[in-house]
Amino acid sequence: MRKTLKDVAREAGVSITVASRGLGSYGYVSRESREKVLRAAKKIGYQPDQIAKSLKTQQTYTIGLLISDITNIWFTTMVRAIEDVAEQNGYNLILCNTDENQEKETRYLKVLYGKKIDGLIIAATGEKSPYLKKLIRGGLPVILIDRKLKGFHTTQVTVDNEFGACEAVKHLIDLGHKRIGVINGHPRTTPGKERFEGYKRALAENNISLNPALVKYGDFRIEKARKASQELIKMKNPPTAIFVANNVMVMGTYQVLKENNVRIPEEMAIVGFDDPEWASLIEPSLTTLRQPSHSIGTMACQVLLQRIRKNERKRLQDEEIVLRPKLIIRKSCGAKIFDSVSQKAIV
Amino acid sequence: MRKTLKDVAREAGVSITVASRGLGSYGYVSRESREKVLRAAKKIGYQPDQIAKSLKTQQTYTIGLLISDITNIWFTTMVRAIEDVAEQNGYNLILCNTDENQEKETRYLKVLYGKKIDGLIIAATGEKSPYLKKLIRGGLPVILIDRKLKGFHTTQVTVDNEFGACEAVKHLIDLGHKRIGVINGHPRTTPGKERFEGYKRALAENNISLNPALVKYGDFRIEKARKASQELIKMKNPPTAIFVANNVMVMGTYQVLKENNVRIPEEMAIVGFDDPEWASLIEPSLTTLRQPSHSIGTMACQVLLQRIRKNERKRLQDEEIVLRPKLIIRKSCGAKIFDSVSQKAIV
DNA sequence: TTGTAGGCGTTATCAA
DNA sequence: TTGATAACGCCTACAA
Repeated sequence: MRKTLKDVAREAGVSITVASRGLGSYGYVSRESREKVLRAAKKIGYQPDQIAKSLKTQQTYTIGLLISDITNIWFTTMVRAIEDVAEQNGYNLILCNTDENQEKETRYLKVLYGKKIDGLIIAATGEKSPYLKKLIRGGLPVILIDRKLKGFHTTQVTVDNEFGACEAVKHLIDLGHKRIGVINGHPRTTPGKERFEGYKRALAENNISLNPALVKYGDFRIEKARKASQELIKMKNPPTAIFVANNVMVMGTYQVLKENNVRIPEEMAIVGFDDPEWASLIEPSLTTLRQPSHSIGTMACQVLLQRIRKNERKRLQDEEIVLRPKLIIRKSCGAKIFDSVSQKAIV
Repeated sequence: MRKTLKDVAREAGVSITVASRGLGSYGYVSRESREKVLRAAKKIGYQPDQIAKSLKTQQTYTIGLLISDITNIWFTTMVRAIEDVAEQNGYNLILCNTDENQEKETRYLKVLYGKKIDGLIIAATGEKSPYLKKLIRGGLPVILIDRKLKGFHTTQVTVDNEFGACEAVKHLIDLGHKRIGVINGHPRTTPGKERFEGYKRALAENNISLNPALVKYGDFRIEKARKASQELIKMKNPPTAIFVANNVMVMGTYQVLKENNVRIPEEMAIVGFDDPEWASLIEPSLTTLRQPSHSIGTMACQVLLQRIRKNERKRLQDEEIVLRPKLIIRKSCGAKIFDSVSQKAIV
């Protein structure tokens, strides 16, 4: 049977009030009473009922976490960082996969509202999320990660996607490529949109005109990326290089190219996005943009906790934290790699 | 301001009781009242307070999920499956990383008990977990995944690790290897223990004596695996093959071998455990044991929900669901791979 | 069919 | 310094 405060009080021979005070940190209790209470609580193995506590205090010490796919190492690394910060501060995480599905997202938001989460970290699926907006307006501390949202007055922790994509494509152009394809994520999301902008900008700055036939959408998932890759290599005049906009799609593209005996980078150069541990292990090793996923998670959670704590209902201005991804040059683009000491080309 | 039942009742012009009944499924309400209530609720945007509801009903529709590392694709795939089943049934997941740390595990268990989770799915860190035992005795539905626990009378969904490890090592022996190293996980966990048993059995059945110098522990993490790999290749008489007991450690081993220009499989054959998407993309592609991680997650959650629902306090007998991993032969062991049609060796 | 009222386990006010 | 007692928002037995 579950022990309650009443049991502790009886065991300690004091009133419920004193028992509550003895265990908590508020109000007056004599040292003597406190010790009695503590001893009694330990003796009977009392664990406070947080549900009851939450009903009274309106705090749950729970943070909602909405991401699109827990199977993607990019999200996973952030989740890990978030969890670490949350745990250190006595908060727990309710994890939800939105699957890039807006309805699912809304359904989850309602559930989380019902569960009275203290704060929310979300990689939002789209721009229109009236319910999310309502939550923010209602005063729920919300941090947007990975995806930006226009007109939502809250903190956003993201990566400079346009910069990253532009770096990626410029790298290809520097290596002599002119027909450059792109397998992008969902265009509804800002990473999708911004990475496409970066791609366009790199082309424009180098006077290469945009060829719509070379632009594919992969939804950030493997199946669509496979399909897109197949389409690209089957073109009568295929690209000589592809910018693939996240780690999951890189796997799909590599699979398809290998299955079709298209040599990387000789016949097709590849730049990716994200830098998981296996990126240097695949053949050829992947040239890619490394995103500071761990930092994003850490910062997002820290800012969230800060906001939960001060809980000033002051109207928040937009606050944007934007981190830069970094180009990691390996072999999938055929760039010469120089030994840092001898300056001789290793590859 | 948050709306309550009282607001709905006022809006609909009925009592709180009727409002509650109209929204829920209990008791009598006239069709007319129900409609009024429903309309009123929608109009004012009422979302029930699950905390209050939980206090009364003692149900939270929340499942605790304890795993050691959310960054490991093996766990992640299970989590994904669990989340899918949970979501379909109206349950949410509280995610906790134990980091293979028993104290952290116990701390989390206490928190989850306080939060009154309806059930728990856990990849336990060790054999002794008095608190977990207490929870099970107290009637909390618990499913053990990945790791078995002796003397805990509940359902366990695991993989036949000994079988898998034995398959892996036998494959190496079949290819002529005699000095076979192993980089194992934490020996406190059953996967660690059982995979080692499988390793030993394969050697024994082939009259190869166990050489303790070839047995390393990598804790299922990358750093320790790197260290173990370094030690193995630096031996005066190094092994010709290594069985690496999970996907994360495979990455560490590959890194070290590549850094030291040890050719796989010519100078060192590798068999792994787990079959992530990148396993076929790394160079050389990985021969490994594929575990049905998605099925484990699905089954674990289904069984848990079933148990939550019937909630018979009947003493549970141990129930073990054991799935078999499957050897996927690729190139990291140097096995000849035959074309399924021509029967000619491809490699 | 509807409404009143008590209680779930806490916290916190206020009087003793 | 302590202890009744009234919330928190919901469910539900019981009376009307």
